[in-house]
Amino acid sequence: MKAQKAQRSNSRNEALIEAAATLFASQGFKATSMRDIAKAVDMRPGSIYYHVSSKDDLLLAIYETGVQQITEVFERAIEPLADPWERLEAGMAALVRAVTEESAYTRVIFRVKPDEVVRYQAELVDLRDQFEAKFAQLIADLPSKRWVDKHLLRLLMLGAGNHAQLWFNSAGSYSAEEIGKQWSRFIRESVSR
Amino acid sequence: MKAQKAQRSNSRNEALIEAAATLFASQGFKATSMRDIAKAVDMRPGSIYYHVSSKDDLLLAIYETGVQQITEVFERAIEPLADPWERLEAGMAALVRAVTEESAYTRVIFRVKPDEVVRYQAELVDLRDQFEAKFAQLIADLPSKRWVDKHLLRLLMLGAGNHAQLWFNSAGSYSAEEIGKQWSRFIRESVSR
DNA sequence: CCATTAAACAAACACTTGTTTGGTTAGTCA
DNA sequence: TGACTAACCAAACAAGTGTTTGTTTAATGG
Repeated sequence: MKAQKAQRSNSRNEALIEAAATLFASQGFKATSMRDIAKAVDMRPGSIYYHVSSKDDLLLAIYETGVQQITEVFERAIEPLADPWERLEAGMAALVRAVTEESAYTRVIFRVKPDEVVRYQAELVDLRDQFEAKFAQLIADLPSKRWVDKHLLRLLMLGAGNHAQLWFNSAGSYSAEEIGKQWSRFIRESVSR
Repeated sequence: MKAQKAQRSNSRNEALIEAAATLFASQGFKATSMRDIAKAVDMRPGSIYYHVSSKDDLLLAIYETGVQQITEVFERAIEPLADPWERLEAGMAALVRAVTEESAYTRVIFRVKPDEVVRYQAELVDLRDQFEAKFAQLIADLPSKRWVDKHLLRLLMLGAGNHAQLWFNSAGSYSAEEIGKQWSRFIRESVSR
């Protein structure tokens, strides 16, 4: 049966990409060598190239599932809510989770900057933009006073979320939900119409 | 005269470190090789080691003057102002400037993360903290409602500023001052007591 | 049972990395 | 002038990089 062969192949293949994602997320792209990845899946370095055609392509694949995951997680978090401000709270919490703990794939997106892989820079930026468009919509839906620049508001919130990777400690004193709640409240009364 | 010798030496030495700072700021630390730096100052790679004892030490030196510069710039921006909210505006503007355009030295601090140089990780973190303490004081001085968590407020503003390096375009539609003003206003009415 | 093939391996390749070594040059100072 | 030395260079070093090559293993399907 083809399914069986494919399944065996897939399991190794997924383990490989998963390991790469974990390493990219925790050490960065340039600091992770193909030998590091090989060691993590108990393979010889050359064998990786049976599954994947280059280190750059490996990152691209990880980015793709990463964006898919964060988009799903994000939408699932805000979808059941109607009030724009509750949606912002939940969206920010989901963002912080994706940046810090959700999965290795989502974390890679915020850790590895597109300009680290010149060859796929445009593709990686496009993938990022896919998610950021969803985030922008969340901001756009906020009923705001006339003086509010939505573009700068988006960059404030997105930047803060992005930065969480440097200080967030999931065992620490704040949960992603608490952060989302406070951050939303910080701007609500000023911004809201 | 010793002064002349020292001066000649210093000018080359400063040009070297300046070039390294420029490259680190624009390409990152790992992506910049000693040969890149040598080429920028029209030297042979080995000659760099007459002036500096390792690539890591080079970064440490740049970090030190970077922190010194941003601290000065930051203090000079807020010092003449008395009102805490005006100080926040000016401080945020100074932060955005330091992250994006002030000097190569200040930009390196926000571009190169301490964990990229394991050997000096602790030192680099300490240097960062020197500035972040000043920033924390700015936030601490804000008269705020009782529910406001100053720690999370600091991380919101600092993270947003940090992130500006990815999108800020000094020839673009926003000035650092406009950004500082809007971002402060976004939180003022909500947070202020 | 045997041809086929997915999946791995050992070994090397070509190149880049940070750094060291030993020698050269050109000013400085007594 | 001649010793001294700051400042550089050419060349190499050892280690690490992503990747390719030819070969082996082991499971599958006819």
